[in-house]
Amino acid sequence: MSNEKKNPYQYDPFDYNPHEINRSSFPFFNYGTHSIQDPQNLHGFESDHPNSSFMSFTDCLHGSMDYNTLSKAFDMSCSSSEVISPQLDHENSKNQQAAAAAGVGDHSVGTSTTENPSTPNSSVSSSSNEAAGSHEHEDSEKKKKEKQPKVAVCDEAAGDEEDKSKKGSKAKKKEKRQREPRFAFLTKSEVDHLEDGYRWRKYGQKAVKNSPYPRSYYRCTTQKCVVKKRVERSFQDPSIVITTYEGQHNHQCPATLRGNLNLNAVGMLSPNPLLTSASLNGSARFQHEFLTQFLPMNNQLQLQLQSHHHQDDHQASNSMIYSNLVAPHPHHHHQQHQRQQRQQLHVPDYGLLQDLVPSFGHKQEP
DNA sequence: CGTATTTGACCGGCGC
DNA sequence: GCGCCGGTCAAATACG
Ligand SMILES: [Zn+2]
Repeated sequence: MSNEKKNPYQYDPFDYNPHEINRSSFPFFNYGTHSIQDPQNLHGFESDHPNSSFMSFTDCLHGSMDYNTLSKAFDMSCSSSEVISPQLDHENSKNQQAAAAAGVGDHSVGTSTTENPSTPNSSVSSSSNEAAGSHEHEDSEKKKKEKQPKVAVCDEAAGDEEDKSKKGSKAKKKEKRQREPRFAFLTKSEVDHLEDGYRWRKYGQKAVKNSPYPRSYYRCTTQKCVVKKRVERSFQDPSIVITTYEGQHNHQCPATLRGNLNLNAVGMLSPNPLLTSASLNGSARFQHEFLTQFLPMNNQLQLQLQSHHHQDDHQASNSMIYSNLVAPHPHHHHQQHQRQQRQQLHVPDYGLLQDLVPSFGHKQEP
């Protein structure tokens, strides 16, 4: 029977159609072409961060999955603090699904298969914010402010530890755990679990509909950290691994810490993770930059894309960048030695791609 | 022995 | 109300 269809889930970003992309450009590019109303914004971004003119998968993770930062960095008119609309997605499930079926859609993400032989891996990532709960029961703006990412994190963390009776019991269930925006990364890699510097505990695995590959669910092992991630292999391109992150870490990246690199990052010194997160607010980008340079990365190329959907304006803005990723330590003792070479993908149109991370001579692995 | 993973059961949301 | 489904829990197991 057919398959793709009743899954208007926001997950469809993964339904991307390689073919489409292969063609020449990413679907969303076309789609969001006009959406990128601030091309200069991008430029600004670049110039603003000469050092780290890119944002990598790991960066996002480490630096902080700050949606604000992300959105800012990526695109968005972002001038406003409420860049990311809390929700999107399923509202037009139909549209999306149709689009997905067609192979196009704001959600569609593609991997550029343009990687040359020398390019071991390339990946794409996309982020989607979704509100959780019941779709749209809230209007667009309004509490988006309240649910500030950082705040949310703190709040969530605290709440989590506080009670959380079990599921289904009773009491305060009014607050369904809203799921935070998710950032998906498509990475071309043979190994599924990409090392990102954090420790993850696997808590589930489910078969993916229409796909022979299962989806694994991971949770950050750091206490109080509710960040989750799921990993699955693309059905269309087995060589591509889709990693979706949800939430922001309220602590420093362990890998970075143990790095011999001296980090005076604020967060690092903070004995209290919570505090860190709090302070993150202000120094988020600082950290971001910082981490960016110290991330242990092997040589996987990664492309990141972000797409925002405005309910009101179903216009999606997307940007992408790519960076190096870390290859996990395979069970095999010897993994192909990775050489640090920065790869550059060519993006049509707005070529938001930036070269990432100068090669890193030493890599530290957890 | 402590911890991470495996894996089927379970839950809540949603479509019909 | 029922069944499908994605997501999560947690007991059992594997690992070191
Ligand atoms: Zn964490």
